[in-house]
Amino acid sequence: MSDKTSLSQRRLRTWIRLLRLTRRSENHLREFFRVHHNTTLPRFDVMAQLERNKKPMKMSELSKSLLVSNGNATTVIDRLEKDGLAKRTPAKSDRRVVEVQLTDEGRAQFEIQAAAHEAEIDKLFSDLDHEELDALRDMLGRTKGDGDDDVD
Amino acid sequence: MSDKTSLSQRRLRTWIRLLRLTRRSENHLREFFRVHHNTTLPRFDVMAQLERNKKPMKMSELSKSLLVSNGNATTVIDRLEKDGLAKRTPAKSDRRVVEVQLTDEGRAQFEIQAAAHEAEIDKLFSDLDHEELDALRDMLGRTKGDGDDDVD
DNA sequence: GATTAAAACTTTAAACTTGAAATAAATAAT
DNA sequence: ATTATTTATTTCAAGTTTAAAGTTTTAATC
Repeated sequence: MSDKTSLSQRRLRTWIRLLRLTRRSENHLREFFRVHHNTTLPRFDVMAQLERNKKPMKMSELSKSLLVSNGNATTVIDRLEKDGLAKRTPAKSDRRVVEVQLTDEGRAQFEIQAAAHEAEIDKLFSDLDHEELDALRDMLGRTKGDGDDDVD
Repeated sequence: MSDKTSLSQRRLRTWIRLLRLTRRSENHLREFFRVHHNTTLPRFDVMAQLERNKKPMKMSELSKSLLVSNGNATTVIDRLEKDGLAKRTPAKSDRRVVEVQLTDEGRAQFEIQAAAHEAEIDKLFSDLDHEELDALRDMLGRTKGDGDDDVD
């Protein structure tokens, strides 16, 4: 790229590359989950969030942590519940609140899927070493789009 | 992060941060387009691709370049066409092929939206300088998810 | 030239997603 | 105590997205 290329143009190109990388990777993961594990990306994301959290989550916590609308969380949980992978429990302290967690079957399924998922992500970044990964994460962390909630 | 943290774990965390950044940014852009320009992200993406390409595109070129299914391209173009922003033309050489391009009105609308979009992206990366942006782009380019088609 | 295979696009069903409206319950203000 | 406001969730309509099936046209093979 030319040295005279403006800062603004560099930013736009960086954004486009970022977007293309995530789309391509998500497409790959979607196909992988569909073929080998008979599930979808949104279902895996929800299950991962529930499992990562250890304790049952409120619906609102779930949707907020996944950056999706509350209505979206409802429908995905609806389907997981119908399949016996997640279960809702009315909260004792506040009758508006619904708490969600994986069932034993859900946990069992997730363990398998998570291991497979990790292997796929390993492939994705196989050409970057420790330092490069840290540098990349640091760089991503210094953008405005990267808020401070739930940083891992 | 601990020095003993495994490579695999670093990769997973990098992926999660990448995903969160793009989701957050897309959510922001979606809201921005909705409020200030009465349009959506998919519509903007399609229009940007058509305009960036200069010449009319085949439906298949469009869906491939945007990394979406062919059926998806059909419905988005359907709506843009209904609103008079894009138009389809049957190709002369091959009667299976449909070529798409923006209308004058579509181009005019896009100019405005593209400028606004660039300003938003500028904000997103405002804390990174030339060298850092190049380093970030380079790093992203060295992942398996970043294929070689249509690299900008 | 007829048949078969491949390609381009559209249609369809199901899942996903959002934003807004509706419901229900808790909290605050009077 | 009553009323108003806020909060948590679900429901709904419209749009997005995919994968698969269907249509039309072209190319290949015989």
